[in-house]
Amino acid sequence: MRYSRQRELIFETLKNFETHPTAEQLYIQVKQEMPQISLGTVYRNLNILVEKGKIRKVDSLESSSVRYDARSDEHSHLVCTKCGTVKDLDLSYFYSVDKLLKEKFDFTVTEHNIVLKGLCSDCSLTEK
Amino acid sequence: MRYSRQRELIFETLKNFETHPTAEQLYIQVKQEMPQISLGTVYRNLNILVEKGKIRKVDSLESSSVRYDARSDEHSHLVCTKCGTVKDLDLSYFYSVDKLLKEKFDFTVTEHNIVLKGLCSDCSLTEK
DNA sequence: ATAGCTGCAAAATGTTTGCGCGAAA
DNA sequence: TTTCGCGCAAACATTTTGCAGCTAT
Repeated sequence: MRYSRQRELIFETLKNFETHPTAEQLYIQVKQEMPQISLGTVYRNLNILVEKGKIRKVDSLESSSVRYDARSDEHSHLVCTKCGTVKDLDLSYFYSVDKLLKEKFDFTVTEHNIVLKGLCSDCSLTEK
Repeated sequence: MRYSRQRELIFETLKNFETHPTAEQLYIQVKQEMPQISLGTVYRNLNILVEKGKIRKVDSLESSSVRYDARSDEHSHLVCTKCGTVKDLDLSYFYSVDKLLKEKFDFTVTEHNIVLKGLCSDCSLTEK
């Protein structure tokens, strides 16, 4: 990867954000410093930075589309990165964390969006 | 809300999915039973079902766009539903859960995508 | 010199919406 | 009969990509 003024500016600008901006928001900000920059360049560089592990996308299932679930009660998901299987996981596993957050930060959790990825038991067998 | 054959079929079809399909995947499946149905109807009804709490969207930050984060190490987020503040949360809080999943299901967690929503300490003061 | 990166614009993808017709209450 | 939901197509929003020229190495 070669140096580019645009990429550096995008990275620095993102670092200075308090929130987690969208590509568009970042573009608007970056444009103040470098008016001729294009939105395509912002997207291209964000993708490169994610690939190189310098930044991350904030979302759970890396999917361009929204996915739906007929289970209407709150629950979380276990995704196997090898076979792709998605298993439901009861929220009760996280209640101890909720309690800790209440005690420590006085933060009252009302909603969980949790996706844990890793290797399921079947796949860890065939791994070796 | 009035009854509709389309909505019922969409809901039933979603329930029969093992995975968490996209609107498009659902559309393809539903079309087998009801060839004249339109993709717009599928989207419309999924939105209605989410509103009514019959189904859920599987994702963390409800945003049409991807959001980026310059912190490249893994961490999770606490979002206050009242003031909108997003705080970073260290992953160490979840290690006990990881351990439990290993013991119970032999699932090895390698990646966490966690967003907890609720009320932050500042907002719970002004709540009363 | 030569990859790689840029700006631009077009295309691709995912989702929503206005309209006029048909179906549920 | 009066709404509400439908199918269709167009609009919209987000993201990717082909191209021709520029830039870091």
